Amino acid sequence: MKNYELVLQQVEADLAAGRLRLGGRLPGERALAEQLGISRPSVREAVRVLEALGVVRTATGSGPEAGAVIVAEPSAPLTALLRLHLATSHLPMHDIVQTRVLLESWSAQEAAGLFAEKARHEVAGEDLVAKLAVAEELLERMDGEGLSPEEFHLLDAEFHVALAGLAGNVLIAAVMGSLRSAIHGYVLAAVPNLPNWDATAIGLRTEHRAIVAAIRDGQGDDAARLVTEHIEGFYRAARLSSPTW
Amino acid sequence: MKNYELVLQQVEADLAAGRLRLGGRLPGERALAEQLGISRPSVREAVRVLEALGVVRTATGSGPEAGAVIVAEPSAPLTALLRLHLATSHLPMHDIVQTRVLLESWSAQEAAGLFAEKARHEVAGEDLVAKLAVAEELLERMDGEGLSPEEFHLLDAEFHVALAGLAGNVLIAAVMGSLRSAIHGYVLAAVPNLPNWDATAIGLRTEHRAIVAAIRDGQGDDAARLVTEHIEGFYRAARLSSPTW
DNA sequence: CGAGCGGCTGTGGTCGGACCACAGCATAGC
DNA sequence: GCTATGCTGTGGTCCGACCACAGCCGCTCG
Repeated sequence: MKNYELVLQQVEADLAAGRLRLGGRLPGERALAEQLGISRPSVREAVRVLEALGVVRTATGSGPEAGAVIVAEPSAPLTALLRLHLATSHLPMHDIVQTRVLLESWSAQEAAGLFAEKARHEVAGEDLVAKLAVAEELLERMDGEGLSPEEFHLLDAEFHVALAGLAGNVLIAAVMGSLRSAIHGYVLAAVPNLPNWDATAIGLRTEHRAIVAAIRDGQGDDAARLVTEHIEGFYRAARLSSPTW
Repeated sequence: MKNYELVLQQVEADLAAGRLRLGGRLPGERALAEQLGISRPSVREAVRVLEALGVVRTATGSGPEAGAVIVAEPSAPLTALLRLHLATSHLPMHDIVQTRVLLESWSAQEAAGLFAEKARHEVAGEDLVAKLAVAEELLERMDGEGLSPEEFHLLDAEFHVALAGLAGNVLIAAVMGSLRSAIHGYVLAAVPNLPNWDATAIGLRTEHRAIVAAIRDGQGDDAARLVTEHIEGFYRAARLSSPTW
């Protein structure tokens, strides 16, 4: 048993037992070291791991914001995980695209179902409408003139993540967000492969609007199909089917 | 920019550029520290992070197995990630079950499609058959008498992960494996909720065999439906719809 | 009396050096 | 030729020190 693992065990146990909770703070590194009978470097290695897993956020200085604060940020570590394993070339780009299609088409279908239910039962669904409004606002911004491919793609990524959030599954939304972030650099690098960026952007905008319309109208099958074609079409056009360039 | 992040960047860049590859080794901690102009403790923190993310495996001693060896083990860190964030109650059990249903039903459908294609085109597919054989062997072992719920469930988890692997998407298979590992403890704790464990086990065995048969026969829709019912049925029976006990 | 400013304190961030345990390997001795 | 022993390089751990940072408190000056 390596020493730093003692800290991980301790923190996990404290979390599970409720002795540590969101917003709380870990004891100082020096105090933790003395409590567990290990050295400060060992404690620091453990804190780094917790930080890498999105469990704590560290900051220097003093006050309530300083120190190792307990947070719950699964997306960032998921992104790092995917990026690194993508870099090892043991995570084929094809698998990532396939996963995106699966998660996003499911989300679209689910979201459309929620809208259909809302229409049938006259249920509230303000939350749903608000989320869709956020997505549509992103579409507006994507209509702006003079957007660079990078700016456009950042908005596009946000839009897709917002769509995934419509279904209300935080795990799937987190995975989607991480997938987008992890491949962002790769997608940008593939933009020059496109025969005509402006034409591509116009097509993407049109497809986005069709997807939103299908979801709002509760047409789940249409929404899922449109999302699938949208994603696969782009990756095919950008010849982004492989992580080897 | 913290110093240890220099190491992460360097390693990621080396991985992407092919200067580091699977099975290769990182330079020694002392060498790495000198190369980047930082101290060994900083390097060590970075190596810990890489280890926590499943990118390297460290070992003492000398020889080709010693040092920081590049590996690609995304499942272990994913499991840790999910476990920790489950503990913070920011990951509802319902979302996890929903995700399982999505990933597993997709995998089953995809795998059935592969079998159907294999039957049509007389293509090789030894790999596919071998994987299915592994899954079936797990079913045999699950037939054993006197299995404790824990032993049964471990085999069950392996079986489901094997099914997810049939579709050949390493990302989805990894996520599935991590989901199973992360909730293993929760599922076991819910076994007492079942009215009759022996009867449940018999039902699960029957359903498993039906799923395998549907996949082998290339009946994708049936396979997906059976998987969905199988998973949802169990969670409903175990009243495992919420992370609060 | 009040407001502003400057140390004080506690936090993480970094460093250099030291020693240990371990595993392989080369070499000396049998 | 074979065995055993020490050498070497690896990560694992520790110590003590110093730095940068941010909030807090008290002092000083207007």
